[in-house]
Amino acid sequence: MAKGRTTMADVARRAGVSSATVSMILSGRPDTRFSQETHARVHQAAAELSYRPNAAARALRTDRSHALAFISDHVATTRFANGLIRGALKGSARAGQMLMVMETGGVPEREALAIDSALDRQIDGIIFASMRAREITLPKTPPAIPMVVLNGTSSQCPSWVLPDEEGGGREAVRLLAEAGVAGEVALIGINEEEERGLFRSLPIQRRLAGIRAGMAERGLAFAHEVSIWEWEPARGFEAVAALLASGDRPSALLCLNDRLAFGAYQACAEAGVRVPEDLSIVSFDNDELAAYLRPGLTTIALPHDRMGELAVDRVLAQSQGEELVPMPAVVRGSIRGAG
Amino acid sequence: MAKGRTTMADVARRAGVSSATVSMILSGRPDTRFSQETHARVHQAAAELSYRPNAAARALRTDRSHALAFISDHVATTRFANGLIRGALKGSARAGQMLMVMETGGVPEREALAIDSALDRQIDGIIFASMRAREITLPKTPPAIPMVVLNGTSSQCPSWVLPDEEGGGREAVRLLAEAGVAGEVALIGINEEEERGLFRSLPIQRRLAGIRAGMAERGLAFAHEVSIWEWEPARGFEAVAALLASGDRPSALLCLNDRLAFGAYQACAEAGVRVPEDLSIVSFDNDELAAYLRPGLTTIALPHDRMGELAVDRVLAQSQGEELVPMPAVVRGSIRGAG
DNA sequence: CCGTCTTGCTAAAACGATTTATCAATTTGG
DNA sequence: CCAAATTGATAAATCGTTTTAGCAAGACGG
Repeated sequence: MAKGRTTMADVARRAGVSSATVSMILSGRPDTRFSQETHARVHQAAAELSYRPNAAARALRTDRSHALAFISDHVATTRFANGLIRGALKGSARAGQMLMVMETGGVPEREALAIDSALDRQIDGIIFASMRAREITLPKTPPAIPMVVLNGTSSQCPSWVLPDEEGGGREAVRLLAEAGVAGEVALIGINEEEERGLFRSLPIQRRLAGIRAGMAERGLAFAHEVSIWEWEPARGFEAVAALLASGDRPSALLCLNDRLAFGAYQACAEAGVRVPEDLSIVSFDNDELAAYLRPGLTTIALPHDRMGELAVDRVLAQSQGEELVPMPAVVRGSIRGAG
Repeated sequence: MAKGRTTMADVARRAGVSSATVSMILSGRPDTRFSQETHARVHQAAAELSYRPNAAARALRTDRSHALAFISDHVATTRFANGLIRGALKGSARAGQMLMVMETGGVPEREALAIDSALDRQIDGIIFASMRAREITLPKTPPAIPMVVLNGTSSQCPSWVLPDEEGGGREAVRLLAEAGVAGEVALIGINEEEERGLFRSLPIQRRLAGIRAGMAERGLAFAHEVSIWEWEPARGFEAVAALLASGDRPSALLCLNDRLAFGAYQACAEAGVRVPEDLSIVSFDNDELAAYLRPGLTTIALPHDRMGELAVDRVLAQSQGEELVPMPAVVRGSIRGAG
């Protein structure tokens, strides 16, 4: 007793039963028949000794670890990572699971290594997360273990969790239309190759498809379509500055992400264009930025928390197929007449 | 062989030796004396069967798991979390350790629970991370396991990793002084109570101490000191807008974090004040924002990646005492004459 | 009164590694 | 030539659970 933790044998001794009895009672097996009194004695002994089971022994015996692996390409580079991780953390806490986080940098060898070391540890399931939604190529033969791809797709894994980009695209159009500013809209950030699926970013393709469908349903067309390859503030600034200087000013901007919108705000500030009086802006992602801008940026949010949670649920339930998570509109002050 | 993974016994059988031999050779024990030939046979057999040791069995026997617990109060709320996690991930990968991430919300019961479940799993060490630097109260008696407090302090744990806020404060003053704009500086965001240590945020106290020391060493004094409780863009905007309207305009702003500086940029834009021609700005944190602003914001960076890495190193080395990680200046365009 | 059921519990064999004690064959030393 | 040391390896115990097979005692049925 002086040395080491209290073990199940200690509990058994104190309760005056065998350790098999302790094991069965504490793990709450359904079809056993111990007396009420034995139940009570065991529970009391365990409590008195503040017994905690040894996870390694249990994992060795049962081949399950009550832990999930969260393997991602980049925790670092994107500000979205913690949404996904936070959601996964919440989901796994609720399911009584631990989360082992690994990062691969997207390098195939490291991905294989991560999966191997997950398997070494009798992991109960793997969440393979991509920080930038993309088609994921899993290493060699997928192991015989529940798996889900989070924020990406993969032909080797039958279960995906993705944002409902198409719905989100429609939603953005709806916001503009209902505010009555859909007449003169500039679409900022399209990319020909992307749209045709050449770069296999399925989500972005769907986002655009939703936007175009929404416009078409309302019989609307864009006044401008500005192509931008790199969705960063500086590019958004340049594009919108040029647009505002052109004389043919739009009454609304539909930016394909918040960073472009941020650049647009800067261009407006320098050109003396007021948001939303002169120009309404809506975009996508609900980046942390969006709340800081003046006026607050109305944006269609990426539901990363929810996605992380669902990934855990699905990997534990071994669900198959694609799960689309709705992208809620976060209405702030950047659309005239709304918010 | 058809059922389950290949085990050490399989390797032993194929190499024609005992499993004790396999264990000792594969784990590279130093003082054993097996023939070269046996070494080769064992390694070859292991490779041919692509043997991987069962982590649970090993943990059960050795009481070590080759895994660290990263227990934090909030992964969510702050954008700094992934810097710390990323660093810890990098450090643990290098040390051949896994990282189990847990989140407690700062709730004492959940903190205790997290520590308990870490101990259940024969964790090799605990990194207790605070997302907002603060004094951490660890649950009850600290367990007999290596521990380090990351981005916080604790009287119950002898090892801390903190940013060198005092050096950072000095550095900010140096940048302004060398640009020759230190004469008319407004300090944005002080807080009386904080500075006197009433809210036990040691780092912020030190940041201010460094700033004041830097000014004093140069025989300088602030032209304005604006007190702000909540360091958010909206508050920075209000404060700086008022300052610019006052007629007694400073030539430089020393903002206590990037979000305040962001608010300051907005106030400048509305007041027609140009950065850095009319007003130089420097701040702290190197938030993602800082790179997006026009001109880029010069800021003293919080070295979260490095801190996360060091935390791992220290917990494995069982180092004691306080480690101060330098805060590097990231020079962009917001100070006149520099960058 | 004897066989069969049910009740309440336990003995002992896994799980797959590590580690201690030991052993048989050589080599070495005196 | 014999005792002691060295070399190269192994048998078996151990870590702390879970789980299968089964045991003893009383209840029940006919």
